Amino acid sequence: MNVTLKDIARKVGYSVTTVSRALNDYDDVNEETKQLIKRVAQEMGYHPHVIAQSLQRRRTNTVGFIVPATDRYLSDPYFLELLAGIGDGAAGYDFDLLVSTCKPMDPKEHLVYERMVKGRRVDGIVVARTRCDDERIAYLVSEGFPLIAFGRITSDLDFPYLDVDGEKGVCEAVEYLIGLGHRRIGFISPSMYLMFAKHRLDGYRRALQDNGLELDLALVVEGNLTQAGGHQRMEQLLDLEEPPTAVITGNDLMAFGAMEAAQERGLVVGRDVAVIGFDDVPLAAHFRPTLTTIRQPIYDIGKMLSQMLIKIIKGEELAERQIILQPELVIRESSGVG
Amino acid sequence: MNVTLKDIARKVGYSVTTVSRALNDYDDVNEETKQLIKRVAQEMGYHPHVIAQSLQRRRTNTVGFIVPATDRYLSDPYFLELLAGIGDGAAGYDFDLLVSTCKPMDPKEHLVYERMVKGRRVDGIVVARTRCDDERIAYLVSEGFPLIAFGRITSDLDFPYLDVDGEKGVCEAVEYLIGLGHRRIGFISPSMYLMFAKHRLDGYRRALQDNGLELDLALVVEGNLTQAGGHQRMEQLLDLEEPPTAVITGNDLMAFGAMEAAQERGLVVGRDVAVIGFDDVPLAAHFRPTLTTIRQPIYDIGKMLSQMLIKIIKGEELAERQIILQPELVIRESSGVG
DNA sequence: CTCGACGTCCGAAACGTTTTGGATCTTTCG
DNA sequence: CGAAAGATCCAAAACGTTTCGGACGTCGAG
Repeated sequence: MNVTLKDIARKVGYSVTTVSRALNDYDDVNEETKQLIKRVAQEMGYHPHVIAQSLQRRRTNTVGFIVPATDRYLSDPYFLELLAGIGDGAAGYDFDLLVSTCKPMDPKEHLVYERMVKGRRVDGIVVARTRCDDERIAYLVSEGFPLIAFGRITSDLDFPYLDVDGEKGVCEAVEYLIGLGHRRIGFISPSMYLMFAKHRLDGYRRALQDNGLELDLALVVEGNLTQAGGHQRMEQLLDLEEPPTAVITGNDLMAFGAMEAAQERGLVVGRDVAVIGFDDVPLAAHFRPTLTTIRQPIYDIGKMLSQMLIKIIKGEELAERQIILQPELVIRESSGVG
Repeated sequence: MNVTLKDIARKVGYSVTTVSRALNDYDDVNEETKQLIKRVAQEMGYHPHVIAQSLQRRRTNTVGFIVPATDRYLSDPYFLELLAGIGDGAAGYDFDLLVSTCKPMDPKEHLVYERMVKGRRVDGIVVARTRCDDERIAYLVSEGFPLIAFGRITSDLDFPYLDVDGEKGVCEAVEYLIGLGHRRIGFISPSMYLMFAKHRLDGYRRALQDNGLELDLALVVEGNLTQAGGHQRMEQLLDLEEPPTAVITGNDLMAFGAMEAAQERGLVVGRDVAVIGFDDVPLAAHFRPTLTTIRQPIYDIGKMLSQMLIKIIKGEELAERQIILQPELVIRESSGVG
């Protein structure tokens, strides 16, 4: 049904070997026969059987990405952009992208990774949203399997990663708020098992300390990265004896929820209370009020991730095995006027 | 380096055949040997080489999905949800998901499909966002390749699909607006080469006709499905001699843009002008004002799509080869109070 | 006792490629 | 003229699995 090398060989009267080598442009086949074979292959509608090639070459030309879907919804627009970046970056090298979804910390998460690795379904894996103590990375490193991580981890395992300097980003945001006169600044953190939560909290701490403000632990709460989580935690902060006049959240989605919670209490965001998010998802610029946020170029990060990974797969040396990008504070309405 | 059947065979002293059959639970192998082989396989950390299996079984257990990424951004949250649905639906059958991105109507789009089909990378393909005259579907049908489409097409080609009754949805929305007293209702349509644009426009037309309103072509404009497109087209509508008092858009993203455009002119959406979207993406409920929209359950649709596709791949009969789901009008603030 | 059935196992071929290690023939050059 | 060098080709093995067809021994029925 499908044209194979054997079919072409029979047709042109050469061996399978020669046909294969002709199509792969080896130079130990006569130029004329090469042209002939290529023409016939074209005419017969030949396309290489990618699976057979993979088996023989021990290379699938595919990278894997397991989306940590939190539940029914991949609520975070973040991941689609990351995915698009990874996919496009891979496509630039003629690599495909194999996607699975799995709830983070699900006991069968390990099986999903194992299937990709041991089944040799992919040549390398992109690990996103690193955890402080990340068994996924530990596993891949111990298997000697090519990986690239988006995010660091606490242990000093050596592996290639790309990360955004969340500490610096939050630090700048806090200092910006302090500059606006805020003294009680809340922080809605992502779950602390996530590495980037730690970095961002560090930035929060450092900024307070550098500016002689005391850390009030009541102002630091832990949300779940969803809009609903932001909403809930914001209410908790507003219920305090001395509520904060400004709040920084672990991602934009929680910022959206926090702004809603404030608005429901009749507060005007940007005047009565300032809110700053993290990510700069496309909607941040369009929410009412528009969201001041710490921008990280997610699509580009995705693209860089797959490019780095493919270099590793191909055995090329990486110019930089560990990259830290600087985020950028994007000032809009939700933080009030400067 | 990786454990193969041969390694196990050598270890237990049986043939590769027997090991294979034991692990696949054939009943022509002694129960005790079967247990022994399974245990040893487990101990040695055996995992089947998926690629080799695919080659032999002529089955990849993988479905393909090509995201029609419009440009740098997969701006539409829609696709991530669809993707998650497809991925989870497939995972339920132990199928993987291979994702590519390609700009719609890009000349090399065909190559992307061809690569998946002819390279036998996948067992079936999900085609989303059908076009009136869809060469992708024509191609897959002509190749006899398993496919499932999200959306119909104009020709009467027979292929399995799932679609949402956009005509009915828009029709109901228009009638709802008419019930609120609106007489000049604008329609920001997606590009007309998209099949769902046609259906939705049909619904718009039918509702007007059924209610004795005349169709004013100046009120129908064509946007590009992005926020910016909605913004631009809304301005165009508001610039008319007799601007509309209500506008329906082809998707939520355009509705967001349209609302912005109205707000920038000092109009209060929901009072001065009504806006209704289509999709009900997660953010529709959180935008200011919250968006009245025609809801289609995207995640569930994705899940159904891959489930139907996998049934087709397995050669099972589909209870229904063509399914039309009914959308639901979700009334929120942007359409004004009833 | 013989025959067929059954239970258990295995060799070899196959899936569609790529690669290794020559084979064969022609050309070139001392 | 002989040998080395070069050009062009190919058979066979390999990648890791599944499956086809049969082999071999044992056991129960006739």
